[in-house]
Amino acid sequence: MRDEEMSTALLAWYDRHARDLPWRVGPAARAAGVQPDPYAVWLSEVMLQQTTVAAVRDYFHRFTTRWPDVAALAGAEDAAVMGEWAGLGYYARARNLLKCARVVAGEMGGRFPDTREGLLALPGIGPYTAAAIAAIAFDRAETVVDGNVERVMARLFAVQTPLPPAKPELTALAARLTPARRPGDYAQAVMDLGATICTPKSPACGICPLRAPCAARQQGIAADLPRKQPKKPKPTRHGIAYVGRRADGAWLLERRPDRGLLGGMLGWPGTDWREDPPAEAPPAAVEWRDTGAEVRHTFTHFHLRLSVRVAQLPADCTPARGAFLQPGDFRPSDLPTVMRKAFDIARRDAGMR
DNA sequence: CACTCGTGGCC
DNA sequence: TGGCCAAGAGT
Repeated sequence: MRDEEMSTALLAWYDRHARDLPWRVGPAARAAGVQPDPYAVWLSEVMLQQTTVAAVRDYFHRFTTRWPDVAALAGAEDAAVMGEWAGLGYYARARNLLKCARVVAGEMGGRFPDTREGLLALPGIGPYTAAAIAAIAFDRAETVVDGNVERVMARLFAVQTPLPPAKPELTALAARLTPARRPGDYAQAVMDLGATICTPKSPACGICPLRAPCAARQQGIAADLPRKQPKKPKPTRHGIAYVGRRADGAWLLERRPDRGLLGGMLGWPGTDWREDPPAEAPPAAVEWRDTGAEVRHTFTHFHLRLSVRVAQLPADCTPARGAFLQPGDFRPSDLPTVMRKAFDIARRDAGMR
């Protein structure tokens, strides 16, 4: 089967099976002349970086409700955006999202660049996202290569080279298939195929529109591709978090520095997280109670066991670290998940009720 | 190029 | 339970 026949088969499949997603202009509407909103495409693509559709849905709805366009987002407070992003992970995305919105609103008249090169120059927009926005929002014939596309190409052409070294090879194969017509629909079609049919485990080859030409299926090795280089084991780190509440109900919190883990997010004062046992580092000179419970949380490259200490703080407390926030000034949902877990432990503790 | 950077679901 | 995995980018 020729390349063009494969992309045509994929588009035909997409016409019948495209998922209905909140940020998507489906094939029928697009054929009728409906143009996607570049703001919605950009926002969804950034949220979808290394993140599942299921996890993104509610966040996308809350963001677009609160900030309907790029100018509104550009005018938002940093803390508001970080709080709304809390729980979605990879917080550099939120910091770069805001940077990007301010560049687009401030220097580009509120209009996103309509080329891959122009988009690539913006914060938080890399090779994948630049191509995706150019293709989906502006219908440019750019080749979109994400994890789905890598998997589909590796199987379709039975590429045995492991990732990440196989990346250039898979990108070249994906470029071969990218059609000049309907590149926006095509980009979403390949990714939908990877997300729903050509899945990582137990792919549904029986109902795949590309089952005939798929080399991996012919060889019976579809589920084994793409090959991947072995990963390093995750070490376990330890730390202590201090959840303090003042007599008037205010919580002792601190804003983490913009760089590094959980950068820019709200959190409980505490120790560094290292593989060695932590030494106590209380943020206020009072008696802290050990809840006896610890948060178990796994980050991308290490496991964390976080002991939780609690204390009732006096009205005249002057903490060495952090600042007091009234309950009305922060929502538990403003916390990244690991910090919300610590909060949940503290709230269940007898000494805090 | 290798490493950092979250989280939830799944088996 | 623990490793794997998801529409990657920045350094």
